[in-house]
Amino acid sequence: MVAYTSEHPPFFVTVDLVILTLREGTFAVLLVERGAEPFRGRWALPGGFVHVDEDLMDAAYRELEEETGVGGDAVHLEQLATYGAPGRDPRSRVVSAAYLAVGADLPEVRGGSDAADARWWPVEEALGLDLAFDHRVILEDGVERARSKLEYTDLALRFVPARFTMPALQGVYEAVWGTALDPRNFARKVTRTQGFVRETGEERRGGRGRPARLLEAAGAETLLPPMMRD
Amino acid sequence: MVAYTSEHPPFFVTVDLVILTLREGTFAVLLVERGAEPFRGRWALPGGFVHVDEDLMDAAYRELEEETGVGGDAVHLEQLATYGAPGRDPRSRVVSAAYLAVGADLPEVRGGSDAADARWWPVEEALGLDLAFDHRVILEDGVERARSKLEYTDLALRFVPARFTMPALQGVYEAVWGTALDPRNFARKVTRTQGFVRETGEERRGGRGRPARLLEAAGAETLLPPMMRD
DNA sequence: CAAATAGTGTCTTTGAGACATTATCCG
DNA sequence: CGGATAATGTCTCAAAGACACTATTTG
Repeated sequence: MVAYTSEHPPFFVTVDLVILTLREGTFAVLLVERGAEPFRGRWALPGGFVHVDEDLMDAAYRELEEETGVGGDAVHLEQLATYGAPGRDPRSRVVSAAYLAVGADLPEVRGGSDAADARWWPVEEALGLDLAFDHRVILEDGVERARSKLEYTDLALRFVPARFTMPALQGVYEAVWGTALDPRNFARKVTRTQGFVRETGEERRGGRGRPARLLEAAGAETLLPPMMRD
Repeated sequence: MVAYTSEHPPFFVTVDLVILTLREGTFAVLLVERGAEPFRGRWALPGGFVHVDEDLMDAAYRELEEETGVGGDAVHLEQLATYGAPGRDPRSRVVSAAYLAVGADLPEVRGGSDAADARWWPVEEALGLDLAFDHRVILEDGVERARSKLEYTDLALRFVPARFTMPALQGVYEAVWGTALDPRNFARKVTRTQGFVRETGEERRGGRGRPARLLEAAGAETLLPPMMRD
Protein backbone atom coordinates (compact mmCIF):
# COMPACT_ATOMS: atom_id res chain seq x y z
CA MET A 1 0.00 0.00 0.00
CA VAL A 2 1.84 3.09 -1.19
CA ALA A 3 1.22 6.60 0.03
CA TYR A 4 -2.11 7.99 -1.03
CA THR A 5 -2.21 10.74 -3.57
CA SER A 6 -4.98 11.90 -5.82
CA GLU A 7 -2.97 10.65 -8.78
CA HIS A 8 -4.32 7.13 -8.47
CA PRO A 9 -6.84 6.35 -11.17
CA PRO A 10 -10.55 5.99 -10.40
CA PHE A 11 -12.42 2.80 -11.28
CA PHE A 12 -16.06 1.86 -11.43
CA VAL A 13 -16.91 -1.18 -9.39
CA THR A 14 -19.76 -3.52 -10.21
CA VAL A 15 -21.04 -6.84 -8.99
CA ASP A 16 -22.09 -9.61 -11.36
CA LEU A 17 -24.11 -12.60 -10.28
CA VAL A 18 -24.01 -16.23 -11.30
CA ILE A 19 -27.39 -17.31 -9.93
CA LEU A 20 -27.86 -21.05 -10.05
CA THR A 21 -30.88 -23.19 -9.24
CA LEU A 22 -32.64 -26.35 -10.28
CA ARG A 23 -35.72 -25.88 -12.42
CA GLU A 24 -37.69 -29.06 -12.98
CA GLY A 25 -34.59 -31.07 -12.34
CA THR A 26 -32.41 -29.07 -14.73
CA PHE A 27 -29.36 -27.08 -13.65
CA ALA A 28 -30.17 -23.49 -14.61
CA VAL A 29 -28.67 -20.02 -14.55
CA LEU A 30 -30.38 -16.63 -14.71
CA LEU A 31 -29.37 -14.40 -17.61
CA VAL A 32 -30.62 -10.99 -18.69
CA GLU A 33 -30.82 -9.65 -22.20
CA ARG A 34 -29.09 -6.31 -22.42
CA GLY A 35 -31.38 -3.44 -23.38
CA ALA A 36 -28.63 -0.84 -23.86
CA GLU A 37 -25.21 -0.50 -25.39
CA PRO A 38 -22.68 -1.93 -25.15
CA PHE A 39 -23.67 -5.47 -26.09
CA ARG A 40 -27.30 -4.48 -26.63
CA GLY A 41 -29.36 -7.58 -27.33
CA ARG A 42 -26.74 -9.97 -25.97
CA TRP A 43 -27.33 -12.12 -22.90
CA ALA A 44 -25.39 -11.27 -19.77
CA LEU A 45 -25.16 -12.08 -16.10
CA PRO A 46 -27.32 -9.87 -13.89
CA GLY A 47 -25.42 -7.23 -11.97
CA GLY A 48 -24.91 -3.55 -11.42
CA PHE A 49 -22.84 -0.80 -9.95
CA VAL A 50 -21.87 -0.80 -6.30
CA HIS A 51 -23.20 2.16 -4.34
CA VAL A 52 -20.99 4.64 -2.53
CA ASP A 53 -21.56 3.34 0.98
CA GLU A 54 -22.28 -0.25 0.22
CA ASP A 55 -20.19 -3.34 0.90
CA LEU A 56 -19.61 -5.59 -2.08
CA MET A 57 -21.71 -8.42 -0.71
CA ASP A 58 -24.53 -6.03 0.16
CA ALA A 59 -24.53 -4.87 -3.44
CA ALA A 60 -24.70 -8.49 -4.55
CA TYR A 61 -27.67 -9.13 -2.22
CA ARG A 62 -29.39 -6.02 -3.51
CA GLU A 63 -28.96 -7.02 -7.14
CA LEU A 64 -30.03 -10.56 -6.35
CA GLU A 65 -33.24 -9.36 -4.78
CA GLU A 66 -33.89 -6.90 -7.61
CA GLU A 67 -33.52 -9.65 -10.18
CA THR A 68 -35.19 -12.59 -8.50
CA GLY A 69 -37.33 -11.07 -5.76
CA VAL A 70 -35.64 -13.45 -3.35
CA GLY A 71 -33.33 -12.29 -0.61
CA GLY A 72 -31.68 -12.95 2.69
CA ASP A 73 -31.29 -16.44 4.10
CA ALA A 74 -33.25 -18.10 1.33
CA VAL A 75 -30.28 -17.96 -1.01
CA HIS A 76 -26.64 -18.84 -0.52
CA LEU A 77 -24.29 -16.09 -1.66
CA GLU A 78 -20.50 -16.20 -1.83
CA GLN A 79 -17.81 -14.26 -3.60
CA LEU A 80 -16.49 -15.95 -6.68
CA ALA A 81 -13.65 -13.85 -8.08
CA THR A 82 -12.97 -10.36 -9.34
CA TYR A 83 -12.42 -9.49 -12.97
CA GLY A 84 -10.58 -6.35 -13.85
CA ALA A 85 -8.86 -6.59 -17.23
CA PRO A 86 -8.51 -3.17 -18.89
CA GLY A 87 -10.99 -3.12 -21.75
CA ARG A 88 -13.36 -5.72 -20.34
CA ASP A 89 -15.93 -2.94 -20.45
CA PRO A 90 -15.48 -0.82 -23.59
CA ARG A 91 -16.80 2.32 -21.91
CA SER A 92 -14.38 2.75 -19.07
CA ARG A 93 -12.34 0.98 -16.48
CA VAL A 94 -14.75 -1.29 -14.62
CA VAL A 95 -13.73 -3.86 -12.05
CA SER A 96 -16.39 -6.45 -11.30
CA ALA A 97 -16.67 -8.61 -8.22
CA ALA A 98 -18.57 -11.72 -9.21
CA TYR A 99 -20.76 -13.57 -6.75
CA LEU A 100 -22.20 -17.05 -6.83
CA ALA A 101 -25.82 -17.41 -5.67
CA VAL A 102 -27.59 -20.72 -5.18
CA GLY A 103 -31.22 -21.19 -4.21
CA ALA A 104 -33.99 -23.74 -4.32
CA ASP A 105 -36.65 -23.39 -6.99
CA LEU A 106 -36.08 -19.72 -7.65
CA PRO A 107 -39.08 -18.02 -9.24
CA GLU A 108 -39.73 -17.36 -12.88
CA VAL A 109 -38.62 -13.88 -13.96
CA ARG A 110 -39.49 -11.69 -16.92
CA GLY A 111 -37.89 -8.49 -18.00
CA GLY A 112 -36.70 -5.95 -15.47
CA SER A 113 -35.90 -2.32 -14.92
CA ASP A 114 -33.21 -1.96 -17.52
CA ALA A 115 -32.96 -5.41 -19.05
CA ALA A 116 -34.89 -6.15 -22.20
CA ASP A 117 -35.65 -9.63 -20.95
CA ALA A 118 -34.56 -12.05 -18.26
CA ARG A 119 -34.94 -15.77 -18.03
CA TRP A 120 -33.54 -19.03 -16.74
CA TRP A 121 -31.30 -20.95 -19.09
CA PRO A 122 -30.14 -24.52 -18.78
CA VAL A 123 -26.48 -24.13 -17.82
CA GLU A 124 -25.25 -26.18 -20.76
CA GLU A 125 -27.10 -23.93 -23.20
CA ALA A 126 -25.95 -20.78 -21.45
CA LEU A 127 -22.34 -21.88 -21.77
CA GLY A 128 -22.88 -22.05 -25.53
CA LEU A 129 -24.14 -18.48 -25.84
CA ASP A 130 -22.02 -15.55 -26.89
CA LEU A 131 -22.40 -13.63 -23.65
CA ALA A 132 -21.67 -9.94 -23.12
CA PHE A 133 -18.40 -8.69 -21.60
CA ASP A 134 -16.28 -11.48 -20.10
CA HIS A 135 -19.37 -13.11 -18.67
CA ARG A 136 -18.71 -16.45 -20.28
CA VAL A 137 -15.55 -16.84 -18.22
CA ILE A 138 -17.36 -15.71 -15.09
CA LEU A 139 -20.14 -18.20 -15.74
CA GLU A 140 -17.64 -21.00 -16.27
CA ASP A 141 -15.88 -20.11 -13.05
CA GLY A 142 -19.18 -20.04 -11.17
CA VAL A 143 -20.32 -23.38 -12.51
CA GLU A 144 -16.99 -24.94 -11.67
CA ARG A 145 -17.15 -23.48 -8.17
CA ALA A 146 -20.59 -24.99 -7.63
CA ARG A 147 -19.52 -28.37 -8.98
CA SER A 148 -16.49 -28.37 -6.80
CA LYS A 149 -18.31 -27.27 -3.65
CA LEU A 150 -20.81 -30.10 -3.96
CA GLU A 151 -17.91 -32.35 -3.15
CA TYR A 152 -16.70 -31.01 0.12
CA THR A 153 -19.43 -28.73 1.48
CA ASP A 154 -23.17 -28.94 2.05
CA LEU A 155 -23.85 -26.67 -0.94
CA ALA A 156 -26.14 -29.29 -2.49
CA LEU A 157 -28.66 -28.51 0.25
CA ARG A 158 -29.03 -24.96 -1.10
CA PHE A 159 -30.47 -26.32 -4.34
CA VAL A 160 -33.30 -27.98 -2.44
CA PRO A 161 -36.04 -26.82 -0.01
CA ALA A 162 -35.52 -27.09 3.75
CA ARG A 163 -37.16 -30.51 3.72
CA PHE A 164 -36.32 -32.78 0.83
CA THR A 165 -36.11 -36.38 -0.20
CA MET A 166 -33.10 -38.56 -0.87
CA PRO A 167 -33.93 -38.84 -4.59
CA ALA A 168 -34.22 -35.04 -4.78
CA LEU A 169 -30.76 -34.64 -3.24
CA GLN A 170 -29.36 -37.24 -5.59
CA GLY A 171 -30.95 -35.27 -8.42
CA VAL A 172 -28.95 -32.19 -7.41
CA TYR A 173 -25.67 -34.02 -7.73
CA GLU A 174 -26.72 -35.60 -11.00
CA ALA A 175 -27.93 -32.34 -12.54
CA VAL A 176 -24.99 -30.21 -11.45
CA TRP A 177 -22.31 -32.78 -12.24
CA GLY A 178 -24.08 -34.13 -15.31
CA THR A 179 -23.54 -37.71 -14.20
CA ALA A 180 -25.72 -40.62 -13.10
CA LEU A 181 -25.24 -41.95 -9.59
CA ASP A 182 -26.16 -45.27 -8.04
CA PRO A 183 -28.98 -44.74 -5.51
CA ARG A 184 -27.70 -47.40 -3.11
CA ASN A 185 -24.18 -46.03 -2.93
CA PHE A 186 -25.50 -42.46 -2.84
CA ALA A 187 -27.83 -43.07 0.09
CA ARG A 188 -25.16 -44.92 2.01
CA LYS A 189 -22.68 -42.12 1.46
CA VAL A 190 -25.10 -39.35 2.47
CA THR A 191 -26.34 -41.25 5.49
CA ARG A 192 -22.89 -42.07 6.81
CA THR A 193 -21.45 -38.57 6.37
CA GLN A 194 -21.79 -37.20 9.89
CA GLY A 195 -23.95 -34.12 10.21
CA PHE A 196 -24.97 -33.90 6.58
CA VAL A 197 -28.67 -34.86 6.66
CA ARG A 198 -31.14 -36.06 9.28
CA GLU A 199 -34.52 -37.79 9.03
CA THR A 200 -37.49 -35.61 9.91
CA GLY A 201 -39.74 -38.60 10.57
CA GLU A 202 -42.20 -37.31 7.99
CA GLU A 203 -43.02 -38.59 4.56
CA ARG A 204 -44.09 -36.97 1.36
CA ARG A 205 -47.20 -38.68 0.03
CA GLY A 206 -49.43 -37.74 -2.83
CA GLY A 207 -47.29 -38.53 -5.80
CA ARG A 208 -47.28 -41.81 -7.60
CA GLY A 209 -45.27 -44.60 -6.08
CA ARG A 210 -43.92 -45.26 -2.63
CA PRO A 211 -43.83 -42.17 -0.39
CA ALA A 212 -40.40 -40.72 0.16
CA ARG A 213 -39.01 -39.92 3.60
CA LEU A 214 -38.32 -36.25 4.20
CA LEU A 215 -34.84 -35.24 5.26
CA GLU A 216 -33.40 -31.98 6.56
CA ALA A 217 -29.96 -30.43 6.96
CA ALA A 218 -28.09 -31.63 10.04
CA GLY A 219 -25.76 -28.67 10.32
CA ALA A 220 -22.35 -29.70 9.03
CA GLU A 221 -20.94 -27.26 6.50
CA THR A 222 -17.98 -29.41 5.57
CA LEU A 223 -18.40 -32.96 4.38
CA LEU A 224 -16.04 -35.58 5.77
CA PRO A 225 -15.31 -37.66 3.88
CA PRO A 226 -16.17 -35.62 0.77
CA MET A 227 -18.55 -36.75 -1.95
CA MET A 228 -16.31 -37.64 -4.86
CA ARG A 229 -17.08 -37.01 -8.51
CA ASP A 230 -13.69 -38.15 -10.01
CA MET B 1 -25.33 -4.36 -15.40
CA VAL B 2 -27.44 -1.22 -15.43
CA ALA B 3 -27.11 1.58 -17.95
CA TYR B 4 -23.93 3.55 -17.64
CA THR B 5 -24.11 7.09 -16.39
CA SER B 6 -21.50 9.29 -14.83
CA GLU B 7 -23.45 9.14 -11.57
CA HIS B 8 -21.81 5.93 -10.49
CA PRO B 9 -19.24 6.50 -7.75
CA PRO B 10 -15.51 6.19 -8.36
CA PHE B 11 -13.38 3.77 -6.34
CA PHE B 12 -9.69 3.30 -5.87
CA VAL B 13 -8.54 -0.22 -6.57
CA THR B 14 -5.53 -1.81 -4.92
CA VAL B 15 -3.95 -5.22 -4.76
CA ASP B 16 -2.72 -6.72 -1.51
CA LEU B 17 -0.42 -9.72 -1.36
CA VAL B 18 -0.24 -12.64 1.01
CA ILE B 19 3.25 -13.88 0.14
CA LEU B 20 4.02 -17.22 1.72
CA THR B 21 7.22 -19.23 1.80
CA LEU B 22 9.22 -21.57 3.99
CA ARG B 23 12.20 -20.04 5.72
CA GLU B 24 14.42 -22.56 7.47
CA GLY B 25 11.51 -24.90 7.71
CA THR B 26 9.12 -22.32 9.14
CA PHE B 27 5.93 -21.20 7.41
CA ALA B 28 6.42 -17.46 6.85
CA VAL B 29 4.65 -14.43 5.43
CA LEU B 30 6.06 -11.12 4.22
CA LEU B 31 4.81 -8.02 6.02
CA VAL B 32 5.75 -4.37 5.64
CA GLU B 33 5.76 -1.75 8.35
CA ARG B 34 3.78 1.26 7.25
CA GLY B 35 5.78 4.45 6.96
CA ALA B 36 2.82 6.77 6.41
CA GLU B 37 -0.65 7.41 7.73
CA PRO B 38 -3.05 5.79 8.11
CA PHE B 39 -1.80 2.99 10.37
CA ARG B 40 1.72 4.43 10.42
CA GLY B 41 4.04 2.05 12.25
CA ARG B 42 1.66 -0.90 11.98
CA TRP B 43 2.47 -4.02 10.01
CA ALA B 44 0.54 -4.64 6.82
CA LEU B 45 0.45 -6.84 3.77
CA PRO B 46 2.46 -5.52 0.84
CA GLY B 47 0.39 -4.03 -1.94
CA GLY B 48 -0.42 -0.93 -3.91
CA PHE B 49 -2.68 0.84 -6.31
CA VAL B 50 -3.59 -0.69 -9.65
CA HIS B 51 -2.48 1.36 -12.64
CA VAL B 52 -4.86 2.73 -15.24
CA ASP B 53 -4.13 0.21 -17.95
CA GLU B 54 -3.10 -2.73 -15.86
CA ASP B 55 -4.91 -5.98 -15.23
CA LEU B 56 -5.33 -6.91 -11.59
CA MET B 57 -2.98 -9.87 -11.77
CA ASP B 58 -0.36 -7.79 -13.56
CA ALA B 59 -0.53 -5.31 -10.72
CA ALA B 60 -0.07 -8.17 -8.27
CA TYR B 61 2.98 -9.41 -10.19
CA ARG B 62 4.42 -5.92 -10.27
CA GLU B 63 4.01 -5.42 -6.53
CA LEU B 64 5.39 -8.89 -5.87
CA GLU B 65 8.51 -8.14 -7.82
CA GLU B 66 8.87 -4.71 -6.20
CA GLU B 67 8.69 -6.25 -2.73
CA THR B 68 10.64 -9.46 -3.15
CA GLY B 69 12.69 -8.97 -6.29
CA VAL B 70 11.27 -12.24 -7.53
CA GLY B 71 8.93 -12.45 -10.49
CA GLY B 72 7.43 -14.50 -13.22
CA ASP B 73 7.34 -18.26 -13.14
CA ALA B 74 9.40 -18.53 -9.97
CA VAL B 75 6.37 -17.74 -7.85
CA HIS B 76 2.82 -19.06 -7.89
CA LEU B 77 0.23 -16.28 -7.90
CA GLU B 78 -3.53 -16.63 -7.65
CA GLN B 79 -6.41 -14.41 -6.75
CA LEU B 80 -7.65 -14.84 -3.23
CA ALA B 81 -10.68 -12.61 -2.74
CA THR B 82 -11.70 -8.98 -2.94
CA TYR B 83 -12.37 -6.80 0.07
CA GLY B 84 -14.49 -3.71 -0.32
CA ALA B 85 -16.25 -2.77 2.89
CA PRO B 86 -16.91 0.98 3.09
CA GLY B 87 -14.50 2.37 5.67
CA ARG B 88 -11.90 -0.37 5.34
CA ASP B 89 -9.57 2.45 4.30
CA PRO B 90 -10.28 5.58 6.35
CA ARG B 91 -9.15 7.90 3.52
CA SER B 92 -11.58 6.98 0.81
CA ARG B 93 -13.40 4.16 -0.86
CA VAL B 94 -10.78 1.55 -1.69
CA VAL B 95 -11.53 -1.91 -3.02
CA SER B 96 -8.67 -4.34 -2.73
CA ALA B 97 -8.14 -7.51 -4.71
CA ALA B 98 -6.00 -9.81 -2.59
CA TYR B 99 -3.61 -12.28 -4.17
CA LEU B 100 -1.87 -15.30 -2.75
CA ALA B 101 1.78 -15.79 -3.72
CA VAL B 102 3.83 -18.86 -2.89
CA GLY B 103 7.50 -19.36 -3.63
CA ALA B 104 10.49 -21.41 -2.55
CA ASP B 105 13.04 -19.82 -0.25
CA LEU B 106 12.16 -16.25 -1.11
CA PRO B 107 14.97 -13.82 -0.36
CA GLU B 108 15.48 -11.71 2.72
CA VAL B 109 14.06 -8.21 2.34
CA ARG B 110 14.67 -4.98 4.16
CA GLY B 111 12.78 -1.74 3.90
CA GLY B 112 11.46 -0.55 0.59
CA SER B 113 10.35 2.48 -1.33
CA ASP B 114 7.56 3.59 0.91
CA ALA B 115 7.60 1.05 3.73
CA ALA B 116 9.51 1.81 6.89
CA ASP B 117 10.59 -1.81 7.10
CA ALA B 118 9.75 -5.17 5.60
CA ARG B 119 10.46 -8.64 6.87
CA TRP B 120 9.36 -12.24 7.00
CA TRP B 121 7.22 -13.26 9.95
CA PRO B 122 6.40 -16.76 11.08
CA VAL B 123 2.74 -17.08 10.09
CA GLU B 124 1.61 -17.92 13.62
CA GLU B 125 3.20 -14.73 14.94
CA ALA B 126 1.85 -12.64 12.09
CA LEU B 127 -1.66 -13.82 12.89
CA GLY B 128 -1.19 -12.48 16.39
CA LEU B 129 -0.23 -8.96 15.26
CA ASP B 130 -2.61 -6.04 15.09
CA LEU B 131 -2.32 -5.53 11.35
CA ALA B 132 -3.34 -2.42 9.42
CA PHE B 133 -6.67 -2.14 7.59
CA ASP B 134 -8.52 -5.49 7.34
CA HIS B 135 -5.27 -7.28 6.62
CA ARG B 136 -5.68 -9.76 9.43
CA VAL B 137 -8.76 -11.19 7.74
CA ILE B 138 -7.00 -11.24 4.38
CA LEU B 139 -4.02 -13.02 5.92
CA GLU B 140 -6.29 -15.59 7.56
CA ASP B 141 -8.04 -16.20 4.26
CA GLY B 142 -4.73 -16.59 2.46
CA VAL B 143 -3.35 -19.03 4.99
CA GLU B 144 -6.51 -21.08 4.89
CA ARG B 145 -6.40 -21.11 1.07
CA ALA B 146 -2.84 -22.40 1.13
CA ARG B 147 -3.65 -25.05 3.73
CA SER B 148 -6.61 -26.18 1.75
CA LYS B 149 -4.81 -26.26 -1.59
CA LEU B 150 -2.09 -28.50 -0.22
CA GLU B 151 -4.78 -31.14 -0.05
CA TYR B 152 -6.02 -31.28 -3.59
CA THR B 153 -3.44 -29.51 -5.76
CA ASP B 154 0.32 -29.59 -6.23
CA LEU B 155 0.72 -26.28 -4.38
CA ALA B 156 3.18 -27.89 -1.95
CA LEU B 157 5.70 -28.03 -4.81
CA ARG B 158 5.73 -24.22 -4.96
CA PHE B 159 7.21 -24.06 -1.48
CA VAL B 160 10.21 -26.08 -2.58
CA PRO B 161 12.90 -25.75 -5.31
CA ALA B 162 12.51 -27.52 -8.65
CA ARG B 163 14.40 -30.51 -7.29
CA PHE B 164 13.69 -31.50 -3.73
CA THR B 165 13.75 -34.42 -1.35
CA MET B 166 10.91 -36.42 0.15
CA PRO B 167 11.67 -35.14 3.66
CA ALA B 168 11.64 -31.55 2.34
CA LEU B 169 8.21 -32.10 0.79
CA GLN B 170 6.95 -33.66 3.99
CA GLY B 171 8.32 -30.61 5.79
CA VAL B 172 6.09 -28.36 3.68
CA TYR B 173 2.97 -30.20 4.73
CA GLU B 174 4.06 -30.26 8.34
CA ALA B 175 4.98 -26.58 8.46
CA VAL B 176 1.88 -25.31 6.66
CA TRP B 177 -0.59 -27.59 8.42
CA GLY B 178 1.21 -27.47 11.75
CA THR B 179 0.98 -31.23 12.14
CA ALA B 180 3.41 -34.13 12.26
CA LEU B 181 3.15 -36.78 9.56
CA ASP B 182 4.35 -40.34 9.43
CA PRO B 183 7.20 -40.60 6.88
CA ARG B 184 6.21 -44.10 5.73
CA ASN B 185 2.61 -43.22 5.06
CA PHE B 186 3.61 -39.88 3.56
CA ALA B 187 6.08 -41.37 1.08
CA ARG B 188 3.61 -44.06 0.06
CA LYS B 189 0.90 -41.49 -0.50
CA VAL B 190 3.08 -39.15 -2.54
CA THR B 191 4.57 -41.95 -4.58
CA ARG B 192 1.23 -43.52 -5.44
CA THR B 193 -0.50 -40.28 -6.40
CA GLN B 194 -0.19 -40.37 -10.18
CA GLY B 195 1.70 -37.48 -11.70
CA PHE B 196 2.62 -35.78 -8.45
CA VAL B 197 6.38 -36.38 -8.21
CA ARG B 198 9.00 -38.29 -10.13
CA GLU B 199 12.53 -39.48 -9.26
CA THR B 200 15.32 -37.56 -10.96
CA GLY B 201 17.85 -40.35 -10.40
CA GLU B 202 20.12 -37.96 -8.57
CA GLU B 203 20.97 -37.72 -4.91
CA ARG B 204 21.83 -34.90 -2.62
CA ARG B 205 25.01 -35.63 -0.73
CA GLY B 206 27.06 -33.43 1.51
CA GLY B 207 24.88 -33.19 4.57
CA ARG B 208 25.14 -35.49 7.50
CA GLY B 209 23.41 -38.84 7.24
CA ARG B 210 22.21 -40.91 4.33
CA PRO B 211 21.96 -38.98 1.04
CA ALA B 212 18.42 -38.15 -0.02
CA ARG B 213 17.07 -38.91 -3.49
CA LEU B 214 16.08 -35.84 -5.46
CA LEU B 215 12.53 -35.63 -6.82
CA GLU B 216 10.88 -33.28 -9.28
CA ALA B 217 7.33 -32.32 -10.22
CA ALA B 218 5.64 -34.78 -12.55
CA GLY B 219 3.07 -32.38 -13.97
CA ALA B 220 -0.28 -33.11 -12.32
CA GLU B 221 -1.97 -29.99 -10.96
CA THR B 222 -4.76 -31.85 -9.23
CA LEU B 223 -4.08 -34.61 -6.73
CA LEU B 224 -6.20 -37.72 -6.98
CA PRO B 225 -6.79 -38.95 -4.40
CA PRO B 226 -6.16 -35.81 -2.35
CA MET B 227 -3.76 -35.58 0.57
CA MET B 228 -6.00 -35.43 3.63
CA ARG B 229 -5.35 -33.39 6.75
CA ASP B 230 -8.63 -34.15 8.62
C1' DC C 1 31.77 -46.55 15.43
C1' DA C 2 28.52 -43.08 16.83
C1' DA C 3 25.37 -39.70 15.31
C1' DA C 4 22.46 -38.12 11.83
C1' DT C 5 19.26 -38.64 8.33
C1' DA C 6 16.70 -41.41 4.60
C1' DG C 7 14.03 -45.07 3.38
C1' DT C 8 10.81 -48.86 3.71
C1' DG C 9 6.67 -53.22 4.80
C1' DT C 10 2.57 -55.23 7.09
C1' DC C 11 -1.66 -55.43 9.25
C1' DT C 12 -6.14 -53.65 10.18
C1' DT C 13 -9.95 -50.80 9.24
C1' DT C 14 -12.74 -47.85 6.42
C1' DG C 15 -14.82 -46.29 2.42
C1' DA C 16 -15.85 -46.74 -2.76
C1' DG C 17 -17.85 -49.04 -6.49
C1' DA C 18 -20.47 -52.64 -8.68
C1' DC C 19 -24.70 -54.82 -8.68
C1' DA C 20 -30.82 -56.38 -8.41
C1' DT C 21 -34.51 -56.95 -5.62
C1' DT C 22 -38.16 -55.78 -2.40
C1' DA C 23 -41.49 -52.27 -0.37
C1' DT C 24 -45.22 -49.06 -0.63
C1' DC C 25 -48.36 -46.35 -2.63
C1' DC C 26 -52.03 -44.77 -6.23
C1' DG C 27 -55.42 -45.44 -9.65
C1' DC D 1 -53.15 -55.71 -9.63
C1' DG D 2 -50.12 -53.01 -12.56
C1' DG D 3 -47.28 -49.02 -12.81
C1' DA D 4 -44.50 -45.88 -10.50
C1' DT D 5 -41.22 -44.57 -7.23
C1' DA D 6 -38.36 -45.38 -2.86
C1' DA D 7 -35.43 -48.07 -0.24
C1' DT D 8 -31.90 -51.31 0.82
C1' DG D 9 -27.50 -55.33 1.48
C1' DT D 10 -23.18 -57.77 0.08
C1' DC D 11 -18.95 -58.51 -1.93
C1' DT D 12 -14.61 -56.92 -3.60
C1' DC D 13 -10.97 -53.68 -3.96
C1' DA D 14 -8.31 -49.54 -2.76
C1' DA D 15 -6.54 -46.32 0.40
C1' DA D 16 -5.65 -44.65 5.24
C1' DG D 17 -3.65 -45.05 9.61
C1' DA D 18 -0.84 -47.27 13.07
C1' DC D 19 3.49 -48.92 13.89
C1' DA D 20 9.72 -49.82 14.22
C1' DC D 21 13.55 -51.13 12.03
C1' DT D 22 17.30 -51.04 8.46
C1' DA D 23 20.44 -48.38 5.22
C1' DT D 24 23.83 -44.98 4.16
C1' DT D 25 26.62 -41.42 5.02
C1' DT D 26 29.96 -38.09 7.71
C1' DG D 27 33.12 -36.89 11.36
